[in-house]
Amino acid sequence: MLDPTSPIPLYYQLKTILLDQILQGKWLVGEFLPSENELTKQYQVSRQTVRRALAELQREGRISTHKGKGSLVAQPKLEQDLLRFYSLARSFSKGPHRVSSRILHRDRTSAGPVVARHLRMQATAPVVIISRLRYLDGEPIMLETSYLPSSMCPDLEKESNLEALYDYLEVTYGIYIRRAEEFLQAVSPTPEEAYHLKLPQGIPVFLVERISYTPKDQAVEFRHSVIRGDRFRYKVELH
Amino acid sequence: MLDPTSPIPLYYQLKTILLDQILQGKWLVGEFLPSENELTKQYQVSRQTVRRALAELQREGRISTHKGKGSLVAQPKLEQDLLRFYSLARSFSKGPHRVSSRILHRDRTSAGPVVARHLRMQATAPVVIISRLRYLDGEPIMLETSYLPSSMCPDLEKESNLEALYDYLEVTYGIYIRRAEEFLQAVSPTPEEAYHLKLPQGIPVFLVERISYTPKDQAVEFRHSVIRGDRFRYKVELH
DNA sequence: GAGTGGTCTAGACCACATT
DNA sequence: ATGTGGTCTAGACCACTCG
Repeated sequence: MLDPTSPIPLYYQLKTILLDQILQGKWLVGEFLPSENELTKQYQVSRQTVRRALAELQREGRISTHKGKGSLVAQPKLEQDLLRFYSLARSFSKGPHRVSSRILHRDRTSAGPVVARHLRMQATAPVVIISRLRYLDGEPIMLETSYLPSSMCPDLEKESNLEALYDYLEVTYGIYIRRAEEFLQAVSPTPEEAYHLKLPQGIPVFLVERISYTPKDQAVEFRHSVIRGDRFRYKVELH
Repeated sequence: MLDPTSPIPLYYQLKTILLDQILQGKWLVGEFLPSENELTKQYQVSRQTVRRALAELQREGRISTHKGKGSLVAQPKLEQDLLRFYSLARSFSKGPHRVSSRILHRDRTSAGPVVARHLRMQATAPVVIISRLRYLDGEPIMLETSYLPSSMCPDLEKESNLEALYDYLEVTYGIYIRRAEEFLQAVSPTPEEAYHLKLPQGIPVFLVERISYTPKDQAVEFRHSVIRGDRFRYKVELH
């Protein structure tokens, strides 16, 4: 329940509670949350406070509100993952794409200075490294290396089925990812990257670095991805 | 003043009025707006209504609010354009960057099939074309070409000071841009692009296509930008 | 007609900054 | 002490959706 004596505003407490419940699947995507009136009764706060909590969730894209109907859970954006890159060649083909991946490498070593800085941890602390080659319709398009603090996900390197890494983190370790930052560059691939992606000479690639955070803003994953630049494009919606 | 009989909410009317006054320089950057109490008296609305208007302006980065002091006009975000690209080399330098631009070309011609498709207009209808070379600290980093329907902004091609295009559209034509889509690719520059950006051989570039929309989802601008890929990076926040 | 979210008001208490 | 923005309440009316 809410704590009126806390220095944390009530609307923010409520927002956090609702978001946690959404992430834990109390209401699935497309299902309605309780109405504002019900929430005021349930949490014993005014309607404005409820509305402010809901407004923030809406602004962050977790719910959508509809006059006369109610508020419902929206499709999460983080799962777009691969989906943020759209195939240029196939952008107009109707059918769904066939996505697969192959693990190139799994290991557990010390973080090293670069990864440690991104994950805000000690350079000597252990991390799990997972390298994956991801395919779209059988064609290699993305070379991806993830680094996670071993302390947060012990024995992750022993798991072989990592198709849906974020789902696995949720189910196995109770790690939820609330937000992420991505940094894109346009660069020439290294010979190794060009080999794995079967890239002809002179084709540039996206270099995408992603850092994922928990609800408490703890860095969970540093991900380094290389994507073929000429055949795929990255879409961003600005509001 | 505000019109209580209008279907447009009071907070939105007030927000629009305040934004216009900011854009017209009634208060300069760093100057304080009237306090919330003064605004309630001046516009004869409740404090919550004033606060909602101010909250939207704050969320859009036009003002900043400070407890116990007041609300003041914020530094414009360089149209948010350049800001999405962060200099790698200078990312840790403290001082503000010096941004400038030079117009390479201005014209008014028919749209042609590609631009017409993006702007959802007739290929034979006229568009204004503006090519700009943009500099950061004196170094050319971005080559940008904008296409706008001439019907929406007549005589725009005759304007010479287009540093802040979006502000100019707002003040002169009353065109507000609510949202935009961007599509990124990583490609090799054309010889002309490499020349303007003074790019050494083999350096990839971002190709960014942006379509901007009004609140009524009418396409206002199609923009084609080329940015040096190795020295700048594009940041995306995922929620 | 009943329930929903959208807007608006009048008033209150708080933490913070300035005088 | 005064004024500022930040939070919160109780109540009201509206437009919309659905049965």
